[in-house]
Amino acid sequence: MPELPDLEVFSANLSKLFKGKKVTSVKVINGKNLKDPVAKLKKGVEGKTLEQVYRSGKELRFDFGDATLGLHLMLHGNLYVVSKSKEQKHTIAELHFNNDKGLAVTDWQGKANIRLNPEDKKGVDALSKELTVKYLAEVMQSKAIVKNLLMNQDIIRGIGNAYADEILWKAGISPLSVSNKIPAAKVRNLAKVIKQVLKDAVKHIKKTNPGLVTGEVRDFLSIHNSKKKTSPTGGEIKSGSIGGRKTYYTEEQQLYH
DNA sequence: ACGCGTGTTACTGT
DNA sequence: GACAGTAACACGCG
Repeated sequence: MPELPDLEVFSANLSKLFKGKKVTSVKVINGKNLKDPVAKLKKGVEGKTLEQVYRSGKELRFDFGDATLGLHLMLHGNLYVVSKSKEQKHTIAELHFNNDKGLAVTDWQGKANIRLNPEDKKGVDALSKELTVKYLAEVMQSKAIVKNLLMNQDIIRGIGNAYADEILWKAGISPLSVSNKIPAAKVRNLAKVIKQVLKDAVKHIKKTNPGLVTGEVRDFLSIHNSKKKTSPTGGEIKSGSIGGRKTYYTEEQQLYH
């Protein structure tokens, strides 16, 4: 549900809430999609002190020094800070800390997942230094529809459906463009726009929703927004479907094919 | 009331 | 076999 900018804000806020706190217990309610056995998760983090929370791609990482817990919320995962044991609906698991607070992960679809010591996939994080113009130019030597390419986590980690639309509009590239037909200058600019759009979104969400640890903030999006009829520069917003996902765009964006 | 929305995986097609 | 595209997962919200 949340995208990269939301997750970035969650991680900062979760750090504030739980940093330096010790895990008293891990409680798994629905373990069918866990990537590791419950016993392994418990052994990995119970009794350990949380050093920090950060984001990698669309995952949240809970760093316990000698062990790291990776949490992926998938489409519908939610986080709740809970006190005591009033269980949320569709709870996957709860982490209880020694400050009488807990963190509950819920997902009605049961898809949110937790794993111990996750490995980064081969894609580079969208906000990392590794996402350079050179890297982008290389991976764009592909016949893939550019929007699909941006959302491919094996190439760039962290861009989801909504922000792909925002980024492509700002870059002036039609989402239906074929990646390897986009001119070098546009690719160079796209690299810059990816970071700019995501960072601006983080800034905005921090400002409007300072303590956010769950849900998503999307009402400020310029293009991927069902309430908007026109772009900031006056282009009529149209919608279609790419890769089975709703895509918003305007004629201001150049189609390369 | 009912259609829409979000990411990944496993599958199909080229 | 490599690379691209797509249905399904199943419920809450407006």
